Amino acid sequence: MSPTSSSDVLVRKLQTISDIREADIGVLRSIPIQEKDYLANHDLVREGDRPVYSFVVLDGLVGSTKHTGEGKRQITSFFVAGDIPDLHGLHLSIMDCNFSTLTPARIGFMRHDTLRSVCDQHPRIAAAFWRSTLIDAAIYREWVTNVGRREAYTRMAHILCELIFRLRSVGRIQDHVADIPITQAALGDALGLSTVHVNRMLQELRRRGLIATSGSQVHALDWAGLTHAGDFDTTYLHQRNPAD
Amino acid sequence: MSPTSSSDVLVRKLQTISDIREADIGVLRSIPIQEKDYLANHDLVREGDRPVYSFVVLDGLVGSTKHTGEGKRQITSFFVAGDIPDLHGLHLSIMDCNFSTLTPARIGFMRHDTLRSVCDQHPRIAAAFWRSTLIDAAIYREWVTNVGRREAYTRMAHILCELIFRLRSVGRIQDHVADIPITQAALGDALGLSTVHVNRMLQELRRRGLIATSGSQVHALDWAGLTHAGDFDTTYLHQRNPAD
DNA sequence: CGGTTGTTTGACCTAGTTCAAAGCAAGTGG
DNA sequence: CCACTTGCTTTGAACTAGGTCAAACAACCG
Repeated sequence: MSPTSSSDVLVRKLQTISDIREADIGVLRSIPIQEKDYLANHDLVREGDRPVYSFVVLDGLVGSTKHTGEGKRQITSFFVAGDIPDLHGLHLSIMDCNFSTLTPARIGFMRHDTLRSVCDQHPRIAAAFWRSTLIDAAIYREWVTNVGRREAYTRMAHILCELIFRLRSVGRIQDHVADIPITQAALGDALGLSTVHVNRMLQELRRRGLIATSGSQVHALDWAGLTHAGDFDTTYLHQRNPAD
Repeated sequence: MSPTSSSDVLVRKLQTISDIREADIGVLRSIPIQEKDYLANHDLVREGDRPVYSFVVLDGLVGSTKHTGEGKRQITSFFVAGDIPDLHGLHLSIMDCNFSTLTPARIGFMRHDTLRSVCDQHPRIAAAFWRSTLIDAAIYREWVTNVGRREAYTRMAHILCELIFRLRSVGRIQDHVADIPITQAALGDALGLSTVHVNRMLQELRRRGLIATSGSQVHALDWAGLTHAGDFDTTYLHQRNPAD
């Protein structure tokens, strides 16, 4: 709610991925962040836009999405609290994808010119931001692999592992119970699967005792089993202190 | 062959994507580049490595690849002359993917510490390098979409468009005839398809008069038709001067 | 209570896989 | 200059993972 709390989210995230110092934290806190709330399925940025803001996810789930000529949607990555999905807009003026809320979300906007001058004057922060975009790229690579070469069941397990792991690493969930109010249709768009098949794969994961769901709660009952089923290895997320 | 020529490749590429100046070019030329030749299917860097060099592709085709637990391979992106596939290694110490030659290739190695000090002292070059990694990320996004939501025929056409377009934009091909000595198995690994189906989709493209092949030569007979068939839009490649 | 959005089910279908064998081109050594 | 590998492409036939369609069900909400 207060300007401080949105900076906290940003700082906390950057600390999980890079080695920033006290002085840098002060600078980060001085970046003005304009907060706004959105419903699910709201386009924050569209393909072809030339935005002058980048945004940090403060709460909720955001996806980068693309649409094919036949009107099908692909979600190419998820973004959770602390992530700056369109940081690349700082150096790529024209957007090549959309960013949409997948759940109700709170977003914090930061002006490009502010971010640029912070980067110019604070090389360690610039490096942290660069690193953040590189981790995004690593996630895209993993998603190409997930969608291209894993079968539906494994693919589903993998994406759940990633979501749960990332939410936990920014302190958004305790244990292995996550609140992920995302529709099965959106999961399908992320996995390159039909809604019907997403539903069946979720049932299979429940049947095998790997997860339990109630409403939007997803409970990883057997984390080891789930990571195994999902062929999930955390290397590509490049956490500084891999939690577990 | 001479040290100058490998710098040329690098400089030329950076000029196609960013606005670097005369002074920067001099600096870039001063970066020592150690050249080496490889056969096809050679792993230049492996998952888990902590390399102290990044490399620029001087000739040939390189792919970033990942392997699933079931031993299937996914190529997550191609890299052509001028590209620096593992530039992200500068800020992500541990590799989350392999880089392998897909054709015979000439590679130029540059020390990380050299690159880091160049970045520290020349912010415009740092920005150009950052931008280069952001374009890589944009390509990964497109590939997620290609593999996740396009059918095999469209997918095949799309990847050919990307390859031909990128090769042309760095001056590697004239008109629409490209030399791409890549196997159909590798194409399958890039598209998430079986070799058999790759073969059939290529036949279909030939049958419809969009391409002709002889040996490793791919001739785009009908560029407009091919881009249409491949649902190909160049935005995601973020060229400074979109050629056509 | 009716409307809306999301999940679940069942039946049928097809795009793409798998397997196995047959061509084909290029290089090697005798 | 010819037999022999070796690696890649092409073909055919059978199969299956996952898609499509359509309807039922459940939950939420004003």
